[in-house]
Amino acid sequence: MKAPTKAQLARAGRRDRIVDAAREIAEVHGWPAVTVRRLADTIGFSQPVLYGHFPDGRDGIIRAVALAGFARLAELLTSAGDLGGLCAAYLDFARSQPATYEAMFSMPTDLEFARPTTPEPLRAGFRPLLSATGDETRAEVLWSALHGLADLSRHGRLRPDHETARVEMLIGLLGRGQGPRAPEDAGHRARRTSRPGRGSR
Amino acid sequence: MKAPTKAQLARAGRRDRIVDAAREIAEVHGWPAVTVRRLADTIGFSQPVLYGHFPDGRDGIIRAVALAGFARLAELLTSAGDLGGLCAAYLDFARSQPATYEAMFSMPTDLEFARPTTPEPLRAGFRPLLSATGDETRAEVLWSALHGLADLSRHGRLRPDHETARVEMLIGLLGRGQGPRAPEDAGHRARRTSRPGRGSR
DNA sequence: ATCCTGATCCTAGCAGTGCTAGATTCCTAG
DNA sequence: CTAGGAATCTAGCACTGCTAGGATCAGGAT
Repeated sequence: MKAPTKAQLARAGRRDRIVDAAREIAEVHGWPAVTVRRLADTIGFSQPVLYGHFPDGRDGIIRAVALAGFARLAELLTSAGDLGGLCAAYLDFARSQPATYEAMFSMPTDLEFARPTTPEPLRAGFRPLLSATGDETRAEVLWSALHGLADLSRHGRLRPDHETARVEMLIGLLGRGQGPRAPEDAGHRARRTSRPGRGSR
Repeated sequence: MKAPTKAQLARAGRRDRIVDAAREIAEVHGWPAVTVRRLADTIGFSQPVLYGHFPDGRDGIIRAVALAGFARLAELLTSAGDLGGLCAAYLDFARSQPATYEAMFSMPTDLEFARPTTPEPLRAGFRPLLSATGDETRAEVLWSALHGLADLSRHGRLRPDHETARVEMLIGLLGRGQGPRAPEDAGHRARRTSRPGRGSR
């Protein structure tokens, strides 16, 4: 069982072709245009073949695109540098591959974070955010802001110019005090809601 | 043409019934369950009647739900009080009516902001954010963060506990310096990208 | 070389979708 | 009471995701 047989290789390659075709069609024509029949025609097989690769059907294919997107985003964020580079890389990813981003964040209800079952690419994607902010809550707020900027901008809800102004403001807000900076720096820091270190994401 | 005829009243009432039914079904069973046939059965008419009210069909109905949602959200935010109350009201709306929120922010690509054609409810919804932050860019960043928190939380991408910690951190970041707080307070504030006052949203 | 076995693939079809043309019914104005 | 017009329904199209069943092909054993 060491060497993968030729059939297995062909099968894996075909799986990749399905995912690639789905992503490309989605990026060009939108997700509603990604139908099982069209995918089947694209790869030159009939529809049931797709269900051999993805028992969950269309949803499974979308999820595969989303997972690949998380892996790619994790790469980009890991080698993005400081906070500014990280924000730029994130927003650039969302802007250049809107359909992939949509699959990752708007389409499937499963694919959850902060659970024992969270897939590794999702964990890897969050890690750079964590190391850029230090605190886990801080990282979640940063991520929320970035996602909000990307999502609202994608739907034309923010002034198209002023993009850089918004990002600079966000960096200015989060980049200053590199320390933990508790939720409120007023006085009463009685209960701490979580163990800060050793995030189990 | 002053007094609305009985037929016109019935027509308007039926339109509301369609929108309400769509929202209720969506909140209970999700948007995929909102089909034109089911809506027709719910209001006791055949499908073509729905197209008499919404020429754009299902998309038009979803858009109507979204628009009503924006109107409701604008009410809530207007009477929410300070920044903390505003954040709480926003997130509470998104959490208690997830399908409506989804229609408002994830489903229709039109319904744009910051355009001459932007409908009034959308403008009204943004106004409290503007008056709570003072600056327009600041308001957009706040809105992005709130939307990100709501959207990621809705998909289970944030730690379910720690919700209040995230909100408190956000308030702490944006609530401090009530002044304009330029994008970067370094040195070079050469060109200003917009007229600060009199936002035309 | 022949046969068998198991995997692989395709054809055909089901139930359900959004949407619409044409016939029909109902209400209202005269 | 009747003609005209608006409102409604029936029936159907083209499409969707998905699947059961038969055909086809590969590889190994005899």
